[in-house]
Amino acid sequence: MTVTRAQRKAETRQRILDAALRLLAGGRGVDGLGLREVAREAGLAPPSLYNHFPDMDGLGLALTDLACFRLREVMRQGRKELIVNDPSAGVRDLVERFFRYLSEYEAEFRLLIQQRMGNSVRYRRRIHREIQLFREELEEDARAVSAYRNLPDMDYRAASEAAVAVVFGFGMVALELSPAARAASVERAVVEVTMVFLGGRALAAGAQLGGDITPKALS
Amino acid sequence: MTVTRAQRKAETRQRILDAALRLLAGGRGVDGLGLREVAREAGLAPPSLYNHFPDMDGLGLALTDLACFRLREVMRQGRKELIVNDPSAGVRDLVERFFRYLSEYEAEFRLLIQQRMGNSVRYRRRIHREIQLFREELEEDARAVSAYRNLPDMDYRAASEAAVAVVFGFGMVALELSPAARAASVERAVVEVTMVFLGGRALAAGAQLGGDITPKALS
DNA sequence: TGTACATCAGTGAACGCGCGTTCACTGATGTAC
DNA sequence: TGTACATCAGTGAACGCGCGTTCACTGATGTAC
Repeated sequence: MTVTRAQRKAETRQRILDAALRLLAGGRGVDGLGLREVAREAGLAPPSLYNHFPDMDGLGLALTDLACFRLREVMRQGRKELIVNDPSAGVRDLVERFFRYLSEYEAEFRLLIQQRMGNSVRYRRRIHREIQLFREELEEDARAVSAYRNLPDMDYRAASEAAVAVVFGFGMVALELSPAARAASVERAVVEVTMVFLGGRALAAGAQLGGDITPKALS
Repeated sequence: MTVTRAQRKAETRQRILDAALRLLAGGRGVDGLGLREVAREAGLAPPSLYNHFPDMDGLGLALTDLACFRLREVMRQGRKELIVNDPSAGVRDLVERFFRYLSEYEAEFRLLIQQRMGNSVRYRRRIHREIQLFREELEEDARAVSAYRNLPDMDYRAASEAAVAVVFGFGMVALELSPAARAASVERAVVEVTMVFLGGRALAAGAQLGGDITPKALS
C-alpha cells in the first residue's frame, strides 16, 4: 500500500503539533514558542510550518483546539449507571479520570489553563465554552442522582460550578507536584467534591452556616 | 521642604511599576511586556529601567511581589467578630471584598493567575505560598466558628481549600465579564462558598452522596 | 503502460525589525570641609 | 555659607541577536491523456 501525499502532510502536521507540545511540556507558555524552535524540534526547516498553519497564531489555535478536544474526550467517559447507583463511586471515578488525564496530557492541560488567562479573546472564549460543557455534564449527573433517588432539588448550577472550580483548582496545583504527591491529592479532591454536593443538598434543605446538620437515613 | 534624591528614585520606580501594570491591564501577559514599551509608558529612556531593576526578570518579580502584597492586604481585613457571630454575613463579606479587590486591582489579579501558571518556578512558588496563606486564614475562621458555637469538628483544610478554589475560580471567570455581570456573580459565589462549608459539616456528620440531609435547629 | 505536465510539501537564503543590554556621558543632587 | 568633589538617576547611540515571514527553487507525488 502506498502513502498518499495528503497522508504525509497530515503526519507532518501532527509532528509539528507534537513537537510544540513537547516544548510546552518543559513548562513554557504558548506565547514563548518560537517558530524556528518548533521547526527544529519537529525536524523541519522553519518555512515548512507555513505549509500547515497560516502563522504562529494559527498553530496556537490548533494546539488549543487539540487540548479542548482531548479534555472533552477524556472527561466524557463517565458512566451514568455508576453515578446514579453509587454517587460516591461516581465522584471518585470522576476525580480519578481527571488525575489520569492530568498525568497523561499535562502539557495540554497547562496550555488550556494558560490560554484561559491568555491575551487572545478567541482562545479564552473557546476554553471557557469547553469548561462550561464539562460543568453542564456534571450538572446533568447531579440532576440524574436526584431524580433516581427522589431527592429534593438543589441548586445544580451552583454545585456543578463549584465542583468544577475545585477540580480545576486541584489540576493547577497538581502541576507543581510529584506523581506521589499527586496521588495523595486524589483523596482530598474526592472529599472536596463530595463536600460541594453535600453542601448543595444541605443548603436546599435549609441548613445555615453556624448550625449543625444531620444526615437522614439512606432510603 | 525639599525632595531627596532617594524619594525621586522611589517615585520613578513606582512610575515604572504603574506603567507596567497599565500595560498589563490591556490583557497581555507579563512575558509580553517589552523593556522599551514599559519605559515609553513610564516616560523614560529604556536604559533608565536598569537603575531600578537588575533586568526584566527583576521587574517581573517586583510586579509579582506587589500583587501578592496587595492580595494579602485586601483579603486580611476580615473581621473575626462578624465571622463567629454571623458566619453567613462573614462569607458574604469575604466574597464582596474579593470582588471589590478584583474590580480595583484587576491587572494585578490577572498577573497573579498568569504567573501562577507561568514559566518561572520562583514566581509560581511565591504565589502558591500567598494563596496558601489566604487559605489558612479561612481555615482559622472556620475553626473559630466551630469553637464559638460548640459544633463538631470538620475537615477544615479540605473545606478552606475548596472555598479558595471556588473564589479564585470566580475571579478567573469574572475577568471576562462586564461590571454588571460581575455583580450578578457575587450572589452565586456566596451560595457556592456556603455550600462548601455546609458540605464540610454534612460530611463530618456522616452524610453521604445520594442521601438527604436535615439541618438541626440553630442553637 | 508510458509520457508530459501540474501540484505542492519542504528548503536555503535573505529581509527588516524590535528586542534586551552595554557604555560613555550629562547634569542635578548630595557631601565634606 | 561657599567651594570643590562625589554620587548617581537618567540619556542617546550602538551592539549583536533571534524573531516571523517572504521568495524563488527543488524534486517527489499525482494526474491527464
